[in-house]
Amino acid sequence: MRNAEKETVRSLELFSDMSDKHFEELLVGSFLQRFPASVILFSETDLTDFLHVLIDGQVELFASTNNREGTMTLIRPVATFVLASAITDGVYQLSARTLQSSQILMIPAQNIRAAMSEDRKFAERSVRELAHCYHGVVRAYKNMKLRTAVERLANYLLVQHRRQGESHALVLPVEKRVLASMLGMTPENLSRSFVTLKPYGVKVDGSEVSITKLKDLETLAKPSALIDNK
Amino acid sequence: MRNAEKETVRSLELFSDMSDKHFEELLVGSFLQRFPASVILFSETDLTDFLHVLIDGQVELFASTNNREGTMTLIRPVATFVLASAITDGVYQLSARTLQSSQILMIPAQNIRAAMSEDRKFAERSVRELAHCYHGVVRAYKNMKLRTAVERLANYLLVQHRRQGESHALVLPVEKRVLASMLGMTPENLSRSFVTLKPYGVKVDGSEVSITKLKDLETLAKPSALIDNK
DNA sequence: CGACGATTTGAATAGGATCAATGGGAGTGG
DNA sequence: CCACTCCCATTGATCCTATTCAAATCGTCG
Repeated sequence: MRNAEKETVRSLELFSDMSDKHFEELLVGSFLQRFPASVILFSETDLTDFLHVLIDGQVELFASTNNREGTMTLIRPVATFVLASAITDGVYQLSARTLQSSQILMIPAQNIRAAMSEDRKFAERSVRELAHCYHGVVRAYKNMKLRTAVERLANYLLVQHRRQGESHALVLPVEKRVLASMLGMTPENLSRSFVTLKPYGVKVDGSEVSITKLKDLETLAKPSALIDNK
Repeated sequence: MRNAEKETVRSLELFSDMSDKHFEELLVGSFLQRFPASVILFSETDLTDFLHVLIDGQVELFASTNNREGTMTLIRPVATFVLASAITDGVYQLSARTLQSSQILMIPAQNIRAAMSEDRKFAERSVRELAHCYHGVVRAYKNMKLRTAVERLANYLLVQHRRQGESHALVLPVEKRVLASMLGMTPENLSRSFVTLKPYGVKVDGSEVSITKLKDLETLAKPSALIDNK
């Protein structure tokens, strides 16, 4: 593992005020690996061996039951994932697959649990990280429960618009198939939802989307700080 | 605050291995209060003043946006709620109302944050508690995303059946209106879903539900350990 | 008893899913 | 470089699920 990647990980809030000693101990038995796209990293029923850190690429966390599958969230670098599972020492609860070629650091879950009891700063950071993760899922859950498919899409576009610098055009960071699953609809329905948004100034060309009537789109989307911010 | 209640709270896993001194400090400025049914305890946009501990009664956590409202979860005694918000020191993110007359201990959120950095045992317990809460919402989110309304009801009934000792009859612990909202449907649709389950051995009489064909109901519900257990 | 809210039922509508078919790109192998 | 293939995306038709609106019934509580 090169210093560049090590520093990248080190500078994550979760690890930022850990002692050097503890950080080094954390990395014992860890390994950095590159995976091609479309690789299953783990299944939701696997026991949690590792905390994962996505250094580069893109990862989808999804869930399956009874032949149905749904995207729960997308991980973008640099970020950890499955911290909660690493702590509870049970199964992952979510499955993961790479959407692109991805570089991932895998830290043994037991190292995390050990660091938790040895390093109070790390424990504190973990608490905050988990609280954030918790609110993240709560937001996703609210989004799902309180909005229609078209509204979810409209709000998603507004968030991307903001994130990508409020420029005229934005680029969808994932395949539409995956976006559909993340927004809780079928690919067919996503296509139709885009058509529905046309009168609100949404033009789609492949993965490029332009928003020409921001106000109108916002009127439809009715964004909420408690669901869409952050 | 009487000793009985204090001991009840003290024995929660979250506080169980805190030092006595820290526990006493935690309670400084706390107060125990009884609220009648149907009282709003806080709104999702309020700043988080208190960690709440439900000693007795029942509380609904819900969310609103754009004139729509949905139940996110029900709290049953004895349990804490809004721990994540108390930690992040922002808004509650969820609103709360009593469903019954309820006795609630309110602990200043800043005490929680202080205890977090002073008491490592408490920090560790908080980490575990939050990891559990996180998985709880993930389960709810999966339930919502991967199942139809009838399936959600069927699985809900199976969980209640198990919790209430697998007896012939179970009692719905909440009004059907609230149950409907929790399961992500309208009250009308809940009524119809119960009718749909009749051929699967589900008989309803007010808040009493009997299950006569457990196997059939399970075949329909297809319960999943990763969604329904715990 | 009377009022109000909860629940149920019916009818109509809307939101989404499924099935089927077509067009389009990206990658593969010749 | 081109043809082929495969998967993604779109569109149409239809079906199913769930919401909405309306009305009737039931219970509870003052």
